Amino acid sequence: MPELPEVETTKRFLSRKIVGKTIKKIEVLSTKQLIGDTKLVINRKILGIDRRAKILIVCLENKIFLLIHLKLTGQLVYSGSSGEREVVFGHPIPLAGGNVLPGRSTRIVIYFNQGILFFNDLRKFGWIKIAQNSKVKDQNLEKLGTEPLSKDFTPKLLAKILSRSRRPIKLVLMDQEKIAGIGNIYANDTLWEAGINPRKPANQVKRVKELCLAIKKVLKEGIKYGGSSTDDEAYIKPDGTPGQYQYQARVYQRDGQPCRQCGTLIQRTKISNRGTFFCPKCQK
DNA sequence: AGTATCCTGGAA
DNA sequence: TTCCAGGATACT
Repeated sequence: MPELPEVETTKRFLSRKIVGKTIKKIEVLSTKQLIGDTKLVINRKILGIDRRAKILIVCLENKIFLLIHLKLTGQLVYSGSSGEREVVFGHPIPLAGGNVLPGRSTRIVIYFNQGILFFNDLRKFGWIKIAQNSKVKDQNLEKLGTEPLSKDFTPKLLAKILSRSRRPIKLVLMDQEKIAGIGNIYANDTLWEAGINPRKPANQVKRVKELCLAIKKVLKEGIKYGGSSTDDEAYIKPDGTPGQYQYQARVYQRDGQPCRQCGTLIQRTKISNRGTFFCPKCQK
């Protein structure tokens, strides 16, 4: 999905709804997006949900895990109003946000003893992997970098990471093997918050302490506002309603609008083919 | 370090 | 008809 704040929002919502419930059935409508043996999870109870970077980790009984990555357009939407049903496609469920499920981009449906979880993904890049005895789990998580909201993520560590690369700072912030969970939205906004130009070579960045604080501040704000929903086919919260961070965005998708600090028009460019937004006056 | 690629659909 | 999109990886 979406990025750390969106996955964290999803994790918190789903934790309240599905922990303690038992998976009764999984319907796979897009075969290549479900990796592993679905039989492993049937009749297993959910013990808890974790997040690592942008990956959601559903922990089941017997050391079975469901790893979920929503990539660009994944959504997890929960409906508690219905129990197990044989044919959900004959019985659309209305949601708070005005959507109806299952929809045209519904790819996987997970039925609990009470409630249904829909995995929607327009572009089909996302996946759900079933891991046993931590094997697949470790494989997917071992290369990830430091969690930016952990206490391990200090200005000192960030300085070390930045000193090792001459790539544009924005790309280093988005490198999951260095810092885990920042994507395009929050990389753009973090750099505005710290007053750093996204093209600045990482090893030339001087305001490291400010950048470290900006990363934590912007990500926490993303979580506080329930993530960013800029397009209704992309991220929405598990209750079907949109997040609110997009209204707080510093620069992301604000090209042509005035900088919140100096009024200069926000510019748009490309770095490594990704849309990049910045204030030419505030970010040097 | 840069580019192509997995997909789909809406906008320009 | 072409371009664009929140991600990540496998290639030159």
